[in-house]
Amino acid sequence: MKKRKILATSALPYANGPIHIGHLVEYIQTDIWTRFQKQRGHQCYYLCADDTHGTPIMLRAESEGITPETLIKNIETQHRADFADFHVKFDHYHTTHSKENQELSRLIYQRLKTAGHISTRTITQAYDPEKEMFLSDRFIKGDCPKCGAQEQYGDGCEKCSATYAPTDLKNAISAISGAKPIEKESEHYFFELPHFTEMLQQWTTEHGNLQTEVSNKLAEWLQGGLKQWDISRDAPYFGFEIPDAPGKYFYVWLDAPIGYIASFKNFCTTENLNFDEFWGKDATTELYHFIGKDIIYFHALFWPAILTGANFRKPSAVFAHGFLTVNGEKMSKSRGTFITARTYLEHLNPEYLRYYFAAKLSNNLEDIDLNFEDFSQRVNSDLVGKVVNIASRCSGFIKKRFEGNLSEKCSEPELFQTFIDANESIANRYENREFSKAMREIMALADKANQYIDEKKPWIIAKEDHRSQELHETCSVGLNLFRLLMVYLKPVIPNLAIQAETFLNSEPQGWVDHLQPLLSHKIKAFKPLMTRVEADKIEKIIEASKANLEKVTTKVPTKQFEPIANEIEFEDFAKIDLRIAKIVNAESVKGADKLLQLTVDIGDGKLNVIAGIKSAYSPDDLKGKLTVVVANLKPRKMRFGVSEGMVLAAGMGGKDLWILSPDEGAVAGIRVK
RNA sequence: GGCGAUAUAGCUCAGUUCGGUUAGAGCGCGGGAUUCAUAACCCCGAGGUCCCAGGUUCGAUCCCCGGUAUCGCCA
Repeated sequence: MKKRKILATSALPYANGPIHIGHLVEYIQTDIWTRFQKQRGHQCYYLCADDTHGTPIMLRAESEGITPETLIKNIETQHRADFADFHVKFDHYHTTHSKENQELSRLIYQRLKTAGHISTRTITQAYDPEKEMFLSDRFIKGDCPKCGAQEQYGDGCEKCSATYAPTDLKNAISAISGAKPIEKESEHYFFELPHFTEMLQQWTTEHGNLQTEVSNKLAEWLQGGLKQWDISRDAPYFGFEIPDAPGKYFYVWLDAPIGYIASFKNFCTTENLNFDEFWGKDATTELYHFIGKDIIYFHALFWPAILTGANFRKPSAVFAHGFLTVNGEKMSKSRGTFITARTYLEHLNPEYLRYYFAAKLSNNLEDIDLNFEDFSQRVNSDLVGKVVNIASRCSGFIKKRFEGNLSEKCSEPELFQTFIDANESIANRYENREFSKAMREIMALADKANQYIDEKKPWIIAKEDHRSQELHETCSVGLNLFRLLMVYLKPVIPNLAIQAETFLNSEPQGWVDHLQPLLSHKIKAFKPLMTRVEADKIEKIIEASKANLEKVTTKVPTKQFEPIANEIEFEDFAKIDLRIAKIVNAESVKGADKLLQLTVDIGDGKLNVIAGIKSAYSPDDLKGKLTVVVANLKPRKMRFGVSEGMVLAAGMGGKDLWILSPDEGAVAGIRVK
């Protein structure tokens, strides 16, 4: 097989927050793919870096009272630890806030400028006069011009999903200072994307560069005509200043992908690699970007255009994947399904998740769902019940009866060969990122191995002394099959694979196309390689994720009113029987400072209600008044008697308390719906 | 609003090259067998209006048209 030279990247995680399980889909996908390539003996490097620039980072550092440099340093440390603990093994991990990235960003900009691909133009933008900075759409809030929903961002409404310009927002305010934004002019730098229309038309339709769905989507965009891309931002901004343009910075999305190159360049300083062989205009090595489907635009249009304009190579392919949902819904902080990598790691084995993702990943853009029920069942039955069980059920005999030695000959060369022959198909699945299909094929082999053992029934043979050799051979075959399964699973569960190698006392295993079985070979004692997913651990993760949320929300500036409670069904509302009630009597409660005892007429009966409204009303104020009560509330015994309902009132307490009353015409007893 | 993707068993997903008899797998469930193995493994079974409605056709889960739901994109 020809040795390939491959560079693969995952999108650079943004340095304003922790890695969560949604991110991990991509890193695990890329990691599996690059581990597979390496196992096949190719020269393959997996590169990544933290994406560190932009307004959100600047503001977050400010709110924490630290410099952006300190913030991104801290986050980088966390990111690295999270990846390492999930066995995501980068060959190099760098940062976009680096010397290499600055140099490359400037170089690329200058090349683009010299070639006439940069233009300038004055634009008008929202500006926060208090904070003295321009506001991107994300940082302007106001009421949707269409449906009137409050607290919507400048680019679109989350309620009615209308899109509009930030200037259309009603009652717009700066999300940073709360000031009313003004309009202000500024000169911006633009990348002339339209110059590359023809190249992109070709590149996006060339076979293999993009998934078909992506290619179709881009064709739509291309048809609509490409626009200039605004690549500058005004100070204050955390990023790289544009050469010869004081006060102007590269937009974070310009220097972020350049971080791929910068990471490699920094890697070259320790690895003795030829930079141009991988990034030069005519490079014949392979370059792949794994990304989420949300950033296709940047990677499949801007990026190839910029690379072309600046005289670098284009990617061999861009591979986009879908998002992660949890239990069928978007990850949600309040449901506890917004799970960080760290929270997961504190409770569960990372290889469970790696396997589960592999079992669900395909090469298309469909979202994948992490269903906890399915997750436990899948991991338990596939990894523990099927694969690891093979080793477990064979190793006991080998140890007890044969002092840990495998048999001298392989009694099932054909079966063994079936397992070897599967390698090509499985390799194709990995190569094409059809991991779910690869897992199916591997598990079908595991079933076959278990069936084989069941047919041979070593536990029966073991009882007959003269059949010792048969027992020896059967269990040795079982372990050799197990060994092959672990080789095939190695890109997915590398740590378990290494443990298995240790147990089998064998060398680290590359891909197998003509491997010989282990014969007359001493193995080590079997220790359980993987335990089952415990259901209570999943609950703990969800609880811990909810707790994380509470920590976060306390930091958020307090809103004027308490947040709207969780959504309820109509049926929930319908359970509450609200009635118009006439207060026929009201008295102070002896010994209680805040309570009044009310007798209310609800038409066909009367209720005794003890209400905490004395601070705002005197008994005489209330007598004869109509109000609204909850008529079906379970009676509750209080120190001063039984309260059989509740009067509805609003307010902060003290004097600021108002009971509700109906408009004229309502009579006691009618239901409020 | 425009565009796209998806919709198949309780769950997660295949598949139906070109439309053709009884639409599959794994898990879960029920039954049996078994006890080497981490209550694992092995065998058998039940489970489906292939999202809905219309059309083309001798025949549609598949093709066409129109809906619905979910997800995404609109720089």
